[in-house]
Amino acid sequence: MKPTIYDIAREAGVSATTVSKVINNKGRISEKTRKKIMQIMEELHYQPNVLASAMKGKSTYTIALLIPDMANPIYAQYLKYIEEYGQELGFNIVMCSTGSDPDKEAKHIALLRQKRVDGFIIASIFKNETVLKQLIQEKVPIALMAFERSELPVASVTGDDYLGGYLATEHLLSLGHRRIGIITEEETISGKERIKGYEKALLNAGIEVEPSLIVAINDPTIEGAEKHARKLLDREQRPTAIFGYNDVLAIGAMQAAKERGIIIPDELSIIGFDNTVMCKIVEPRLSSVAMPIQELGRKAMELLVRQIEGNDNTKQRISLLPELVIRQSTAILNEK
Amino acid sequence: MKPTIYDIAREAGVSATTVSKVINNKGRISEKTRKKIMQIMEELHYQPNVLASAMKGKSTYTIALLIPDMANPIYAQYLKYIEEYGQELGFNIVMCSTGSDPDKEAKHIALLRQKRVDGFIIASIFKNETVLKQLIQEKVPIALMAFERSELPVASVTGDDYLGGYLATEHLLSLGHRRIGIITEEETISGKERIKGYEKALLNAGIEVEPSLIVAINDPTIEGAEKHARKLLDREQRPTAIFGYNDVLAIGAMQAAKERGIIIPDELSIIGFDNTVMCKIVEPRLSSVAMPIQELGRKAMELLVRQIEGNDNTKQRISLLPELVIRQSTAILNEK
DNA sequence: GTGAAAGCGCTAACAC
DNA sequence: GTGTTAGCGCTTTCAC
Repeated sequence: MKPTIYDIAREAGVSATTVSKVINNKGRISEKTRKKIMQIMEELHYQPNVLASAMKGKSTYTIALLIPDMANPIYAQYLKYIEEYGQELGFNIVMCSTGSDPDKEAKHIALLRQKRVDGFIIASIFKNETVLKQLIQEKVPIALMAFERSELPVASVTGDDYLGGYLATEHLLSLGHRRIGIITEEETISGKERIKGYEKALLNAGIEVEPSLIVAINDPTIEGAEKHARKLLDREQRPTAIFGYNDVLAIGAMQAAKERGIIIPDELSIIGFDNTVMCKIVEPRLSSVAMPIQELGRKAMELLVRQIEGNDNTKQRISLLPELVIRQSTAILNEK
Repeated sequence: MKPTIYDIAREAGVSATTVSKVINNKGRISEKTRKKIMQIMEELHYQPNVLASAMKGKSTYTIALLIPDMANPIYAQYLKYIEEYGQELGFNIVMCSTGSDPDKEAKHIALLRQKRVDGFIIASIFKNETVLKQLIQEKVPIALMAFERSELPVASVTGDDYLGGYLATEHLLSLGHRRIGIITEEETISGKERIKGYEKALLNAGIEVEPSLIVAINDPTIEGAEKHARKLLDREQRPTAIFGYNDVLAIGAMQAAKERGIIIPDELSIIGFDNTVMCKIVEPRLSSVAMPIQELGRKAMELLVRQIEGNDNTKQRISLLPELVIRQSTAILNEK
């Protein structure tokens, strides 16, 4: 069996308390006993049982990350950076896909709370308002990542979606585009923000917003986007540029265009969002709006850990600014 | 505070023991008390504390997944399917990137064992032989996924890499290619197997293996592959086809070829491995060897859970067969 | 059918 | 400086 704190105590000829104190650097211990205990712990390969100490109200050093769907590489990236930083800080990450389903959200949260995770990072979307409110009320550490709830007192780090939408649109406008389609994902806060940015940019350029150019889809896959992009492209007056809510959707639009024999960027400019690896491997390479993902992940962890450690109870809402990454999929409008 | 088993017991006018029995469906309980207890648990939103029951030797219903690096989409997929199936089975997944670093591997394992995870799924690579052996010796539930250790008694599910390498090479041979380069990842079991399959296919076709056409890289990124592919392509007698150890490396080779103005597939055929989403978005679309990832993930979970539940102590080694997915990146050799 | 008591491995008062 | 004691929330004999 694994040695317990008592085994160490017995070997060292002291009490369990003393050993505990050494482990946690608490109280006064003579250098001599401390050394001895340390040494014995080494010898016996003693590993404190995290469960037991968690039962005494200590941290489990485990946090949960809730994401909608691992299939989108952006979430894999979130996870990557969060886990990376978590390692530095000594936290493990338990990963949960919710499929954007409020019931699954609730189930996961309930289960993970039973397991006494220290807190939750919720990425991109969370539908179950009731559960979220309750979490906040019970002061469970939470950090929202890549979305926020302006009417709820909860820490969040977001990329500035409004600005992102604005920048992407402004870029297309500067290339001479006037009819700009946008394929977004239904029911996402960030989608709405990006649309607002898009609209504002059009407005600033003196262009009226044409609602039919805004397509919201509920199946945020390449195929889903392809299907809807086709409709946009088959319109009589087809858009000369398409702004995708994320790279996946933008690439779906690319596929649809290629299928129709429409040349990118000559006949159609396309811009994505998130600047995932995929941008660099499609042809032409996809222009995109880059959010500082790594920073986003680190800040989310930071906000969460601050709450867990309870040093500082001021919650923050951090907004990180996106940057435009121009590649080959956007070009000056070629009037026929 | 959250209600404990005692709160329920008090409300129901019974002892904690009885409540525990109801929760775990053990012993004899009258239908009447059972009903009553159930109802009260509902009312109080009682959630048993998993930590406490884990301390009594029960399962934590948490397993760890160790992968080398989240940046490769194939690992995101592993995670996706494992987590999906884990949800069905009631397990949470804690995700750990090891960066293929033996020290990190050891640290993670130690930490997670302190946290009493029920078992480990180790994907693709594990360098720390000592730790692995110890785990096996201590009968910690483990399932290897996408690699195996023929000399160790440990459950594993793999795609048949030898066959995969064989099929890919055979495909290229059938297209008339004779000088086939291969870019593989250093120090991976599956890499070695794929090379064996490659060599066997060449042998069967009566072609001598040319060692300089086999490039093993230690930086398994697009950029890393690009760099090494350039060398292959700059040879006097350059290969007419390249087989990538995985899609990432194959795409790196594609990039290098494009950079050199080499037309794929007319002047160079390329085939990848894993059949990730990326295959469908590069141009030309990448032929690849598809492993049944979802099945791989599910089987790994199955093997692990079987050990955890201890019903069946026979360990298995399962090999799933790959399939060739032919797309546009491979074509008949065009003799100049 | 049900409950009392002990204990999983640890920590936190509070003595000494 | 160090030890005694109690208890976190649960499960498990074993007795009734």
